[in-house]
Amino acid sequence: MPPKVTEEYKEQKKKELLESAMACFAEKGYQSATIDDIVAHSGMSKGAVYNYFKSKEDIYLTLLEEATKFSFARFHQSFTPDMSASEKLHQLFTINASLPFQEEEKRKWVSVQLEFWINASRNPELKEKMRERLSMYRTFTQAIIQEGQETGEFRKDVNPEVLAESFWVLLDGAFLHVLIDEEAYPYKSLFQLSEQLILNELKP
Amino acid sequence: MPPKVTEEYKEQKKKELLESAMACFAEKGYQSATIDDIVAHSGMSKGAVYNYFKSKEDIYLTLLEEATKFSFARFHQSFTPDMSASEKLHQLFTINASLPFQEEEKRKWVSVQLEFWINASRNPELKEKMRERLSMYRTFTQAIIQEGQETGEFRKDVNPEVLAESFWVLLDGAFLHVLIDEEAYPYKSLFQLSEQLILNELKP
Amino acid sequence: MPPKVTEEYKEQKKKELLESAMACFAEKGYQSATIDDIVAHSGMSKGAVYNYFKSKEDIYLTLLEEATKFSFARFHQSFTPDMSASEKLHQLFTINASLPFQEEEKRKWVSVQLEFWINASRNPELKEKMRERLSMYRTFTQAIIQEGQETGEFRKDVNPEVLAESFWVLLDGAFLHVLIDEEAYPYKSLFQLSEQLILNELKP
Amino acid sequence: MPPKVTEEYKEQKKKELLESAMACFAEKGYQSATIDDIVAHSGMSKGAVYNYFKSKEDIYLTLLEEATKFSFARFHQSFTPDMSASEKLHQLFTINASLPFQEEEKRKWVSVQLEFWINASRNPELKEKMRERLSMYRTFTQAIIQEGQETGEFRKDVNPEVLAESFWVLLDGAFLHVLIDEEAYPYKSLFQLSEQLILNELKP
DNA sequence: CATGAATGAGCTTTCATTCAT
DNA sequence: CATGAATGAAAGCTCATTCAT
Repeated sequence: MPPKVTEEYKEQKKKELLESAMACFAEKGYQSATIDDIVAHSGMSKGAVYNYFKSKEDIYLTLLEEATKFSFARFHQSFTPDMSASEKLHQLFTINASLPFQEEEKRKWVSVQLEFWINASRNPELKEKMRERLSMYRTFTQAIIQEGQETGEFRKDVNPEVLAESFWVLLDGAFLHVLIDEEAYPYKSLFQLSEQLILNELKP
Repeated sequence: MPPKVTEEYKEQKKKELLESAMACFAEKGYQSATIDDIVAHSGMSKGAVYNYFKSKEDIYLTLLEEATKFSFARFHQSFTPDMSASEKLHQLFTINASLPFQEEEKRKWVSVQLEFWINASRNPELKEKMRERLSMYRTFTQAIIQEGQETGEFRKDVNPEVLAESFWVLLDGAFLHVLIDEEAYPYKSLFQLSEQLILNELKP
Repeated sequence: MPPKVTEEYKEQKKKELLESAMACFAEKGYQSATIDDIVAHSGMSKGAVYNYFKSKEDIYLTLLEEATKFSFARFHQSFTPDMSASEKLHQLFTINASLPFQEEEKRKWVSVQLEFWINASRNPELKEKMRERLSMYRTFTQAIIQEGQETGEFRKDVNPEVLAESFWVLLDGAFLHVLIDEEAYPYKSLFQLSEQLILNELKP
Repeated sequence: MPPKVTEEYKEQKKKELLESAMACFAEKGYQSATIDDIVAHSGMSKGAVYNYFKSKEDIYLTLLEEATKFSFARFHQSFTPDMSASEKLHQLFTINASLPFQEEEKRKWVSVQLEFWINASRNPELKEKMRERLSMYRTFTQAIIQEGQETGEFRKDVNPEVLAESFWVLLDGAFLHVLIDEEAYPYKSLFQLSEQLILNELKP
C-alpha cells in the first residue's frame, strides 16, 4: 500500500510554499522575511514548512534552483529550429526585457534574484554556484553569436565571449535600475537601445 | 580622553567607525553584520558606537551618503577644463572600471552599495533617495554627451538621456558581475568593450 | 505540548504569567522588574512570555484590566437585594478595608495598583483610562448614597458625588499609608473611624 | 587661602541641580528620567552632577529630605502663637489643599512625592525613613488635636492619634486623586468636605 | 572643580527551529 | 504527516557611572 499522501500532493505543497516564500522574500528580503510570514502567507502550519524543507535557507536555495531551471527552459522553448542567430538574440532580449514589466510577481522575482546575487558574493559556496550559472548564461549566448558568425550574419572579428558577457551585463544592469525607477524611467527605450548597441557591434 | 575634544578628533572617530562598519557590512551584509561585529572590528566600545551614531541604520545611511559625495567629488576632480566630451567620457569609464580592482576595500564597497540598492527597492523612502541619486548620475553623464553633440564630436541623432542611462546600466551591471566573477573573468576587456559600445553609438 | 491546545490551557498559562508578573512588579516595581524576573518566577521560557503577551507593557495593562473587572465583580457579588444603603456602604468598606491585610498577594496588589496610578498620571492615555475607572467607582458609590437618601436612611442635604469621592479618597489614602506602616499602625481602627466619618455626615 | 569656590556657590549649584532633577522626575518618573535629562534641563555638565551628588539615588534622596524639611518649616511658619487649635487645623488644611493647584511645579512635586512613597514600600531602608516621616506628621497633628481637647475646643472622647492619621489619609488620598483628575473634578469642594468630616468628629 | 567621551552590563524583543501530541 | 507552543541564543540599544584631560 503506497503512502496515503501522493508524490504529486507533496510537490504541490512544496510549490505553494515556494510561492509564498518568494512573495515574502520579495517584499521584505531574505533576512527580514520570517518563517511566520511565510506561514501566514501560505496558510499552512509552521510544522508543515519544516516537513517539506529543512531550513529557511533550504527554501531560499530551492527557490533559486527552480528559477534557473525554469528560466533556461523558457529560453529553449522560445526558440524554433528555423530561427536565425539574430532572431534568437532578439528573442532573448524580448523575453528578458518584458520580464519585469509583465506581472507583479515576476517583478518581485527580480529583487529576490538580485538579492541572492549579493548574498552569493559573500558565501564561497553560493558564489561558485552563481559563477556556474553566469557561465551557463554566457555560454548559451556565446553559442548563438558564434552560430551567427558562422552563417555570416555577424562580423567575425568580434570576441563572442566578451560580447555574450556584455549582453547579460546590460540586462542585469537594467534589472538593477528597473528596481528603483520602474515607473519613472522609460525602460522600453533603454532595452531597445541595449539591443541596438549589441547588434551595432555584430552587424557586418 | 574626554573633555573638550576637538572636532577633528570626533570626525576621525566617526570615520574609523564608518570604515569598520563598511568592512563588516561588506563581509556579512547589512542585516547579518551586528553592532558587536563593528565594535570588535573597530576596537571601540558598544557605547561609543551609539555616542557617534543613533542607530545601526544611521551608520548605514551615513556610509552611503558620504560615499555618494565622495564619488561625485572624484568625478569633478578628474576633469580638466580643456578636456573634450569623449575624453571626459573615457575618464568616467576609467575611474569606474578601475574601481573594483584597485583595492580590496573598494571592491567590498561595491557589494555594500549594491546591497543598499536592493534594500532601497523595498523601502519607499530609500527608494526615492536612490532614484535621485541615479538621476544625478544620469544627468551628469547626459550633460557630457550633449556637450559632445554641440561641439560636433558626437552624432546628434542619439537620445542623450537614454544613452547616459545605458552608460550606467553597463557599469552597474558590470559591478554586479564582478562581484561573482572577479578572478574568473577578464573584466578589463569587458569594460573596454562597454566603452566601445557607447562610443560606436556616438561617433559620427 | 504543542498542537491544538485547549483554550482553557492557554487561559491558564496567561493567568500563571500574570500572577508571576504581579509578584515581580509588586516586589520591584514595574520598571525594575525584568522579563527575566517574570521568566524565573513563572518557570516558563522567555519566548513563552512573548507567545502570550506582546510586550512587558501589555502584561502590565492586562494585569490592571483584569483587576478592575475582578474588583467590580466582587462588589456586585457581595450585595444582596435586601440590603439597605448603609449596609451596602458598610459592606464596601469591609471588602476594601480587609483587602490589604488578608493575603500577602493581595497586599502586593495594592502597591502595583498605586504605582500604576502614578504612572498613569504621566501618560495621557493611561490617565484617561484611570479617570474613567475612578469615575466608575465614584458613580457606583454615589448611587448607593442616593439610594439611601431616597429611602430616608441618609440626610438629603449632602452632596452625594462629593461624599462618594471622599469615600474613595479615604480608602485610597489608607492604602497608601498601609503600604508603609502595615505592621506599625493599627489600621483596623483607622478604617472604623473612616467609616464613622462618612456615616456621621450621612445620618439624619 | 580658602577654596576659590565659596560654600554658597556650591549650595546654589546643588539647589539648581535638585530643581532640574525634580522637574525631570516629575515628568518621567524616577526610573525613566535619566542623568542626561537632568544635565540637559540644568545646562550643567554630566561631570558636575557627580561632583555634587554621588549617584542618581543620592539626588532623589536629597530631594525628598529637603522637601520634608521645607514642608515642616512651612507648617511652623504659618502658625502664630495666638492661634486656636481649630484655627491651626484649618491652616494645615488650607496649606495642603492649596498646594497642588497653585503652581505647576508644586503639582509636579506631588507625583514625585507619591512615587517615592511607592518605591519606599519596596525598600526596607526607605520604608523606615518614610515611616518616621509619617509619624512626624501624625504626631504634629495629634499635638494640635490634643491641644484643642485640653482647651475644650474639641471633644475629649476622640482618639487623637487615629484622627490625626485620618487627617493625613484624607489629604494623601486627595493628592492621589488630584493626580488623575485635576481638571475634571471639583477638588476644592472635596477639601472642604474633608475638613468638615474631621471637624464634625471633633466639635463638642 | 569642570568636562563629556568612554564604558559595558543589562534590558526588551525577535525568530529559526524543535517536538510532544 | 500535521500542528503550533515552547525554546533560548542573539540582536539592538540604553544609561549610570568613571576618569583622563
